[in-house]
Amino acid sequence: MSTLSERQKLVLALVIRDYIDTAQPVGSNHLVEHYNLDISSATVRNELVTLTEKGYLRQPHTSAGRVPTEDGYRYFVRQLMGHTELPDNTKRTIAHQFYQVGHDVDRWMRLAASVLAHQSQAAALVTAPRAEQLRFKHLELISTHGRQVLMVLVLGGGEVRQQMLALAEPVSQERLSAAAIQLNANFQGMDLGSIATYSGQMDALEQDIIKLITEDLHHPGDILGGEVYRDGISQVLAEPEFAEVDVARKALRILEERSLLEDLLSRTVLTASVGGVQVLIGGEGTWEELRDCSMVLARYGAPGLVTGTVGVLGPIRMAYGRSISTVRFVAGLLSDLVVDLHAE
Amino acid sequence: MSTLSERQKLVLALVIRDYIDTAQPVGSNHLVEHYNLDISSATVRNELVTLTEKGYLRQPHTSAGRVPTEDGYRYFVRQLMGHTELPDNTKRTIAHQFYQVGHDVDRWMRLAASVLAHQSQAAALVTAPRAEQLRFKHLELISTHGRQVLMVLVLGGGEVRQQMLALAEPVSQERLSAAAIQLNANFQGMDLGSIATYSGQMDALEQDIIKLITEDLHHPGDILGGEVYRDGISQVLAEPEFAEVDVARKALRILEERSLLEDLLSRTVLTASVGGVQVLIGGEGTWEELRDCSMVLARYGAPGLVTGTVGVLGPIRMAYGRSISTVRFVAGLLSDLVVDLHAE
DNA sequence: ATTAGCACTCTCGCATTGAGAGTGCTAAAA
DNA sequence: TTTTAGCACTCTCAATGCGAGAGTGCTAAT
Repeated sequence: MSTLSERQKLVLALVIRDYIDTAQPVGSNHLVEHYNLDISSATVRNELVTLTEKGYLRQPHTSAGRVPTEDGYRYFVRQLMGHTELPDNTKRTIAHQFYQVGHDVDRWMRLAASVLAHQSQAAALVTAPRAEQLRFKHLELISTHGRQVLMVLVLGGGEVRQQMLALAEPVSQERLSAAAIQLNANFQGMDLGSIATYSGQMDALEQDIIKLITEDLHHPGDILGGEVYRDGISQVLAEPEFAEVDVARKALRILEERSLLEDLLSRTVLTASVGGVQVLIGGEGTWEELRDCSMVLARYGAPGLVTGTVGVLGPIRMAYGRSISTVRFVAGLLSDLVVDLHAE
Repeated sequence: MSTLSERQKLVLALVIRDYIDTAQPVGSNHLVEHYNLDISSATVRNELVTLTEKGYLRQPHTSAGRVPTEDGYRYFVRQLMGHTELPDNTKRTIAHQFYQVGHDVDRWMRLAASVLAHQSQAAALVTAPRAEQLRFKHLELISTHGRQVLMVLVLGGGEVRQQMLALAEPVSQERLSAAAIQLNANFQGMDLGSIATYSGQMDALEQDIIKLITEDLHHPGDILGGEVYRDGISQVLAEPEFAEVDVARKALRILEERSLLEDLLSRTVLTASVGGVQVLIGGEGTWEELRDCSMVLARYGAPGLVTGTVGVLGPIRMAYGRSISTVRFVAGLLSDLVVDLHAE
């Protein structure tokens, strides 16, 4: 039933590769001419018929060539494509760029999005690394004016959170510094979750601070760290499937709306292991918004410690080999960088 | 020559308003029927001829209605539109939303972009507030592992910059804290520029820190603070002028590429006063990328202290009244919020 | 199992046509 | 002098028809 002969696999792979390149339906004559097949076009036609019956190909109209179906792409990605890797010198060039920008997470993210967009020729998406385990590292309280206090909290991995705090009454900088020293001593290295249940002696000021830390800075469900980085959006619109504006708009909504992204990521890549690359082809029946798009996604970082997401979005007729190898490589690179930053 | 009779102004305004609403060329019959003009269509035609000769209108083809030229829009914005304001209850609703999110700059920016996009029905653009005068407020040095040190620098206005620093040899946290205390005492409230020329006694560690502060954290020419916030991109693609993908792609490139944005903003809105709203119609002969777009831009903040940019981008056939009043209002609101944050 | 041959179907590009919209002009009216 | 009715004119747009070309599926022969 679902097993294909070797020749059928070959024909299917050729059709899909050709269509990914040209965006034109592929006919039997075209195949034998361009790929030196030593079988006739009639034989190819017979194979095309069975591949069509099995649901891997379809015809836009009675007499056009064949076009892959979504199932066809899925079969291609899983069974036919094989494992692809970026060329070594490309890898080195990219890695070099990352090490050149130093330890600046913001620029890592921008660079990752840029590399993904250029290498995969699709729209890139990168979310900032997010510590899953929030380890208290250092607290600073700075009086600004009146009752306003700026709280700066440094977490494990160098993540910095800041928050304004309005106290009930003005407090001197000396008093704030003393509180910070005490809190730093008490909570050094602790998980933010366990700070909430801390039961030691505290006066009102310190309890206020603790409340602020645990309530406002601790959102375990919030998957898109702070920022979402995008690149290559205008580039991907050049693909012919986005000539229809409605298709383009639906695709852009996915990248633009945080709520959509959050839903999408929480139900896909979050359930996968780090290192694994997920491929969503044509919405997979679940995602109305990306009915006409495919995405290649991966988590990076260290599970349980700090993670983020990288991915690309393009038309269903996407160069999956390029995209998958690029996403896998960039995710690995970011994992190294981010884990390195967190190790101490 | 360039003076128009009152009736000509009326006709021009009606044509432009109608065209902005419908995106359809406007004919003489349509005008008299829909706007209760007590002159005949032949008279309107005569006025249309003179408005066309003066360069404010044009005909897509011999026998279509009239469409505004870029000069027509400019005349409309400057002379005919009058001063527009958002309705008071809309203003209150928006202001309320801002005060609800507390003192979180990141969320202010996201909200500003969202409000701009929804109110103006165009694509919104907001740059984070950037301190023009970088005042040293508080420095924290935290040993992470080995020779790696995380430096956290708090500036006036609560802006936090962080940077990793690799020392020549490992230094204890006690030594780092002592250095931080000394630097804090010396530089409290000083401008980052004048720290570079500080000539007091310093040992090697402290001089390293100073070098890092002044070299890596002080980029006076960098106009797009850190982040650029966008919203309403997929929404604005629904405008009929973006049905042509090439037009849409050129527009998106402006929003996407930092270098283009930087060039654009540095040569327009930076030369204007805060509070003034700038309107760029159809590239103004200078900007190839936005030949088919218009932008409404404004600076917010306090000049010399902290500023940022807000704006919208849409087709040349843009609802200028809505856009200008929205941009003006949001800029004012952000100015209040940001200046408030900086005052102390 | 493969292939040559062939009729068939469907799209695409091109030219033609007619309806409709809106104009500009002219001459008459105010 | 300004306004207006009347009208011929021009141009777009949608619909139609037609021929070429591409690619198929089927059949019969290898």
